[in-house]
Amino acid sequence: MPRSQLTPFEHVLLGMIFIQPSSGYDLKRRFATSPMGVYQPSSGALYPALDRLERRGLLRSETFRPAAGGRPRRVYRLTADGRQAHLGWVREPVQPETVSQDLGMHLLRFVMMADVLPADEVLGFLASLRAALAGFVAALEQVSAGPDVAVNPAARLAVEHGLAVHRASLAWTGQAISTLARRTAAG
Amino acid sequence: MPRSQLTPFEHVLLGMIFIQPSSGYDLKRRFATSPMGVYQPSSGALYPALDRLERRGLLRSETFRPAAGGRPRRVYRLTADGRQAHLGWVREPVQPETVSQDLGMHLLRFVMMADVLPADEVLGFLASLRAALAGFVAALEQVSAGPDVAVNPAARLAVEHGLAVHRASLAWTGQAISTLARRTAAG
DNA sequence: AGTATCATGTAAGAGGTTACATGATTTT
DNA sequence: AAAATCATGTAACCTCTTACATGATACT
Repeated sequence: MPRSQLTPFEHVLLGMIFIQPSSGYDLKRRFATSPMGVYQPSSGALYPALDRLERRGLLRSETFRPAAGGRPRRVYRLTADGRQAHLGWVREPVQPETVSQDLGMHLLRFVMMADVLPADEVLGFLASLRAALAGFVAALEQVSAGPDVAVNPAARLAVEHGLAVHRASLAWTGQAISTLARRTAAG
Repeated sequence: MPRSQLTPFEHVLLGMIFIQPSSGYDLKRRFATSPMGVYQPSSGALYPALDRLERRGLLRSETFRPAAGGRPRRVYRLTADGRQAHLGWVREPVQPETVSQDLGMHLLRFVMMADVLPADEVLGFLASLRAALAGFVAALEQVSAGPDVAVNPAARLAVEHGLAVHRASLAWTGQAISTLARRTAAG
């Protein structure tokens, strides 16, 4: 019996294949050429993950034999259950307690969301992300004003780094919301 | 034969024990109470890691039996090799190609550096971090101006998020440098 | 002739998580 | 009397990385 939750990596694969049916090699190339390729999955991570998703019934694969020799390509696409799982994932609410840790994943979800959800749901997501980030910044300000950090100047500076980057994220949510709202009103 | 490199987690443990000799439980508590406890190592990660570091000869442990019952505590401290390994770690140069991925680890190194390196080395580290971040921001600006991102508005916004947070990090390095330089001149 | 690219996959080993085991002391 | 805290550790399971295997075609 497989574990009940998908790993973040599996969710990302599902999202990429949702947007466009792909072979393992296609996915590798798309990871490699994505802006500032942050994560380069190895074959030993990628192919077994696709296997697990197929055994779970979220993906279905079809093998294409090339006309002139070479290895056949196995192209994956989502099943109905797979589409449901992906929709459930992009719709997961932002947990305020873990915004900071999950921020990268939230950004990925945001990028994929645009292809599968209506604009008002995307705006709702951004609003909840903004609220969670505002809470996190407020909590960090408490830490920064508290006594724990007063002694060690390097620790104080590190907390200020956290404040600076999360304030930037928070400001970005505001910009993103008005950009999308304008675009929605216009389109 | 153990692998040649320590894991980031092992380096962090080494640094924490360098600053203060500790038992596994002490370390757990310090992770738990650190500002906005980001990472909570499990027993199954912590105790085997301490074991590995001891077998490698970087830590030495001593067992203290409490006066009134209870389980004995095993307190670790660094060996001479351990101190050397820790110094080597905090002195590792910033790789410009991976600044973005390693940023969290660089911040941790910065916090621990203050206890073991003279101020001018810490300032040198911050200067190289600043240079690497400036390069990363410039590269992201290229991506942002390029054609890849023009089509998908969500992808464009995600790139702008990356720009915003890395510009904040970059600005922080400047502040940190002047704060520490002033403190050094004064003290 | 040799190397790079296309394309999928497996084997070994490492390290992490969850859950459990143990047992005394302190708190409720 | 029950539960939480102190304190260390192990077992099962999972996923990842590294490295290798395979074999055809295209390039230099």
